[in-house]
Amino acid sequence: MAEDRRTRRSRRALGAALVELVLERGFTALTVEDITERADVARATFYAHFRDKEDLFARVTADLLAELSERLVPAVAGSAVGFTGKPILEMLRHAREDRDLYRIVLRGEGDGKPLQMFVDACARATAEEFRARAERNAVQPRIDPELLARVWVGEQIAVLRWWVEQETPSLPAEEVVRMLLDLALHGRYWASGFEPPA
Amino acid sequence: MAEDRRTRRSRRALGAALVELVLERGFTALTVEDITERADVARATFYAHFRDKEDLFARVTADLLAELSERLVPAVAGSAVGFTGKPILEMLRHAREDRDLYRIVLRGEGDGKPLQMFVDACARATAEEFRARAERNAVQPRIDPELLARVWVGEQIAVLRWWVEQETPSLPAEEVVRMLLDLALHGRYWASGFEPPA
DNA sequence: TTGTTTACAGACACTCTGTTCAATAACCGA
DNA sequence: TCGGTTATTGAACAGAGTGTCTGTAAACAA
Repeated sequence: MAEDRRTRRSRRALGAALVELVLERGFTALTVEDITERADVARATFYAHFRDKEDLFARVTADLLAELSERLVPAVAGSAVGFTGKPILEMLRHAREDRDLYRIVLRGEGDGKPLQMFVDACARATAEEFRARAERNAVQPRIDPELLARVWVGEQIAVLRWWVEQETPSLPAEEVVRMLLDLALHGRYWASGFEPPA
Repeated sequence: MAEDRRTRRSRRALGAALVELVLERGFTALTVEDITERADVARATFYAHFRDKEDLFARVTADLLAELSERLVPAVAGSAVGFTGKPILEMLRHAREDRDLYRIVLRGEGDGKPLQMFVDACARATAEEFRARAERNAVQPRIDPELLARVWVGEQIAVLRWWVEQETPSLPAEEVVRMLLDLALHGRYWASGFEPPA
């Protein structure tokens, strides 16, 4: 007996209703009753499962991030050698499957805490990786690893957000990754088609 | 007669109280009474000036962004030739003077709308600039200008956020800008101290 | 089928909201 | 300094939403 079918039904309905409504009206504008009504569930039932609407939101996003983390493990493991595009590619694919939720999270909906924490965690991990890699290979980073890490993840999050917000995705995920790799490799002047200044 | 001294006092006090309290407890947790109490102003007075707390927040941030835009004009005007670091430098300086408010905005506090809109506006303008520049000089962008624009502003916002969130700024603004310019010029492999893969 | 668990509807006190009002105080210009 | 104007104040108000707690009905697992 893993879980009562009724509780699964209720929880799923509430989660789905939340996602729908946040996209329609934004998180703060929502009422618990709005959610239960959309989910076709009694208000009392809501409180049997969640403390309040931020609790529901937190669980929904936590589930998503847990799922993402899991899918990211193999991608990150193989990228210790350099800038493969594997992690970001995996994120784009994940986002394609759960576009609505990704939109919500990346908009910073619901006070934006889950997003911020995820970004900060990524940045810290990336900075640490940069430092370790430099140490291991006895090279001197030419700019602050902390700064470089922020640039790195800031770029990816920005691209991800832009990508999921498009109604008709202008570029397939694989194409985006290719461009990002080219960009990392050749730099911004190359990408824009210009020669760097003397 | 520009403005009654009393209204100025009240408005300023309420704005300052909001900023303090958002930093302490976060926007959503705040009550109008919390704000008026901290500002030492009657609750009725609050409603004489603002529709609700999001209205107050919107005005405070709008003022900040207006101020920023004004300071950005000369910096942007001179940067039509390439990637000078002037705009981001001006933002860092501005942020240094108004660190608290910058923190709040960059955290996406208050549903994050002002930040998102600012970012989107910057991205659109940047993409347009890329396109126009390529057209003017008859060069072919090697990656989607839209994507490049997102990378560009996403990076700057991320760095800005990281910078204002530090308690003891590890790097002076001018140093940060220098690093960003180097990064744009030489690419990420150079910055991390590695040679790019064959 | 049976005992257990969940969903349900309604009621409850509570907090916060946004508005109104008359009395008081501060302001500005003359 | 004065007098008219305008803002602030505290209090009261209805209304919306919250979170909790009932007893009853329904769905569940075994």
